[in-house]
Amino acid sequence: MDLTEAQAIVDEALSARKMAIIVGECSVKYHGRAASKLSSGERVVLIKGDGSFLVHQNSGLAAINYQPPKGTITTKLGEDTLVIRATRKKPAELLEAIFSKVFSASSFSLRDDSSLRVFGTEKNLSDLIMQKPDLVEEGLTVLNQESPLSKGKIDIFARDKKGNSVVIEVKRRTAGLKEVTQLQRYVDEVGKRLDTKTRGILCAPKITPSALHMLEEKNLEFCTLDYEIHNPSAKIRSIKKKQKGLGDYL
Amino acid sequence: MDLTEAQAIVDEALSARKMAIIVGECSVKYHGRAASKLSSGERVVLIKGDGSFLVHQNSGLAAINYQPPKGTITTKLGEDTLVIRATRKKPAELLEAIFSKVFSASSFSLRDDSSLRVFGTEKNLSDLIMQKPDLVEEGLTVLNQESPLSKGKIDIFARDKKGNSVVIEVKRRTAGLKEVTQLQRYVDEVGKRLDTKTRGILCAPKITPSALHMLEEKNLEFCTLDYEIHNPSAKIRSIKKKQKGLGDYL
DNA sequence: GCGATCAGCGGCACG
DNA sequence: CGTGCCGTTGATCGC
Repeated sequence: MDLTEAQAIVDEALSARKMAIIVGECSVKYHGRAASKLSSGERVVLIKGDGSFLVHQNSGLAAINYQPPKGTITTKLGEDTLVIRATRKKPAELLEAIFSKVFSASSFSLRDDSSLRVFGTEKNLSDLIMQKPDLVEEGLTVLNQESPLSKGKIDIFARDKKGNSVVIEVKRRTAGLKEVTQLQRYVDEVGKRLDTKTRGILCAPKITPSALHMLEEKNLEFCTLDYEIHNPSAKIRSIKKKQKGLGDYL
Repeated sequence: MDLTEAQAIVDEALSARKMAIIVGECSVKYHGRAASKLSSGERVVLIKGDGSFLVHQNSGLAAINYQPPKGTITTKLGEDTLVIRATRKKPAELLEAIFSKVFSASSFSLRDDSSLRVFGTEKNLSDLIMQKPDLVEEGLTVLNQESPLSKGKIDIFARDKKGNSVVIEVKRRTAGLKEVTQLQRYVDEVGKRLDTKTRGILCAPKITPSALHMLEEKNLEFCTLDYEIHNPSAKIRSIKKKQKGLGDYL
């Protein structure tokens, strides 16, 4: 396809805020928060109505180069090239796709009012625990969900049978080291404000060995959260307290 | 475009591992690590040679639904629909795009041997500090880069003039709470193995107020890392030690 | 394969 | 705006 023709199609799409799809051979330069160079190859470029700019190769899930929405996009015809440039300020960034060949350029006005509904998120699981805190521990009284801390927020804040404060951090997938330190931070801050004894419970489907080790060192607790996702919601199958050194008896 | 015709184009692309681009009205269902529903709307679907599957709306940088590479993709013609299904096991996931209309379906064999070269990464900055450790502190001797710890690795491990061990963690952007706890973890582990005094220095362009507070509480140190990216590499302009409570005198 | 970490992370919510 | 944090995070590298 002629580069001039391709430019006309892209320009029209830009002014009408339509989705533009350009397939061709291009190189890509980026300069902003970092800098990158991608030498010539055949790719697909998507330009969306909000200014989102994506360069896709024929492999890999993620776009190889991109520019977030709300910037400015311009086209420029060179000697033997069509240059499409996407810029934004704050942060100052420039993305440039230099096309030497365009196989196809097209645009589409896409009507789409729908937004995604997701189930099985952390918040979703947290809600379910809120409804049945006994699953975590018998006699637990929930005081608050998403309690704002000076920095960050506690998923679930509760009180146990003995009157101790309990901080529960819920994770939808395997917990690692940073999840333990995150919980520790919350426990520290709560312990500083109220000076009652404060327990911390990490609630996740799994925990890595080293994270479990660190957790026990800090006298925090772990609960295995067994859940399933059966449309259109998540459901907790069980929450079991991790017995310290259970494996030693097997 | 006729759905049968669209299916033929997609099938041919799949068997030849070409990039397929389908534009049309579809709804999308996902079930796997989580679950989601996206009701009908007009979108662009990309299917790549490696099986990557992407559903894009006309706004937003990220794909609204997707399936990572290496799965299986099949098409099925229904009464008035074309269903494209992408599945994978481990984790078990199913993504289904149900097309009621297809405006355009096309495929492209894309030749592309290039991979992205990026500058201004953390590793890049770490390398530069390795070459001139004096920028961080006069008299610093680098012992090791990317020292493997039992879990994780230290960006730069050094010794100061007085013979203390120094753990340096480099960040390419504003450091927050989790970067402080990360450094603390490394310092703790080093301190446990060698029982010399161990200092920890966080080196980043900025640090958030609460992170700075926590850092000082833990007797760790912060250095402002001022760098610029001038193709094709990064360059450090300066590294300045954060004076404790400097702001108090202003 | 799991585990830990980086990423131009993106996106959202809240102050 | 910055700050914190979740995400179907993805991608990479080491064990």
